[in-house]
Amino acid sequence: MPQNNVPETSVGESLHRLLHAYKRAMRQAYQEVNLTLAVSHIRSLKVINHAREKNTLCTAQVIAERLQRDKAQITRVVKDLLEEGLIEKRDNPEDRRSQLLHLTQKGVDAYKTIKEVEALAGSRMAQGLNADEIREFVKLANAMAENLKH
Amino acid sequence: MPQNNVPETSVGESLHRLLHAYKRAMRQAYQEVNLTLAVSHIRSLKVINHAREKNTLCTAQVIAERLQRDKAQITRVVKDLLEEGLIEKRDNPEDRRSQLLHLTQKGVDAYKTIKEVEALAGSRMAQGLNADEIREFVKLANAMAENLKH
DNA sequence: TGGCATTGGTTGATACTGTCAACTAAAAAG
DNA sequence: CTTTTTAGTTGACAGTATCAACCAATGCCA
Repeated sequence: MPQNNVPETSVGESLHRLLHAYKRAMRQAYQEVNLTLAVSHIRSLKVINHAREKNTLCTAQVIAERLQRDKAQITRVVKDLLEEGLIEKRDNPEDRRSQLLHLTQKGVDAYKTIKEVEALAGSRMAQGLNADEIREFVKLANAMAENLKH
Repeated sequence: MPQNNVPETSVGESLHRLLHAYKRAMRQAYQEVNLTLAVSHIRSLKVINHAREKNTLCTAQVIAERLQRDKAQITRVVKDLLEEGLIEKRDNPEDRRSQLLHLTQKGVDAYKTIKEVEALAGSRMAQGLNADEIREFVKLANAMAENLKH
């Protein structure tokens, strides 16, 4: 089934370079609009917003799971976002160990800015690629990530 | 598991998750064969070996360029590799500011191990994907990285 | 030829990222 | 009730990335 008569060495290489370029492009794009948040903070903000739009509850746990990150890391990110006034914690009526995370108005505004910046960077990254190719890429990337989760 | 029929996993999202999974898988794979080098050290070693095979010269500059990393970072990686006895510096007859980097025998051996581990991890990552898909993925990843290089 | 900008590389500072282990408190299981 | 899980926090530490200052060799060119 897994046929690896493939010169796969380049998969890792390409991957590394792409993500590095992507991170840097993003960081720069954020800087251009004076958005000083680190990448992981932005990604967490996005998860919280996603929950808001889908009307689901968002805890630190949810973020950790979705981003597949250590929960210690999430704790710290959440702490920063709180201090920045971008989110707030509310008691979780269903579980007194955890708190629900909500965007503040400031957080919502920040999110809007983020989306604009991303749309820009995203379209730049996808220059010369058509929608099918993008879809294919996402599909393959997801499949590989899934394979590696073992 | 909650079927991730994610309406729109963005390219950025997939990318982040994939690279994270990849890094972790690699780190673990290296550990399994008691290869204690960090990822960037391994990648640098690969560049030096590549030069050896192509019979081209390899300086710190070359590595920095190929990996698209800050030269300060490369300096440190090279220092570590020297201390580990995996590479050696030789005077560059063409430019007395720089030195040429060569693998030692120990470095060559390490490289062989690396290749084995990568082949394993690579085939695991590519499970269920065929050669065309891999090729397509690499093509798209390279195209995107190129777009972002501005 | 002598001055000046450039380049290869080093160093220090600083921040972000990722992981692990120990721990508290609440919840769930039995 | 105990026991075991789970949510979240904290401390420690290694790895990664970036920036700025710097030195010495090089290249340019007036």
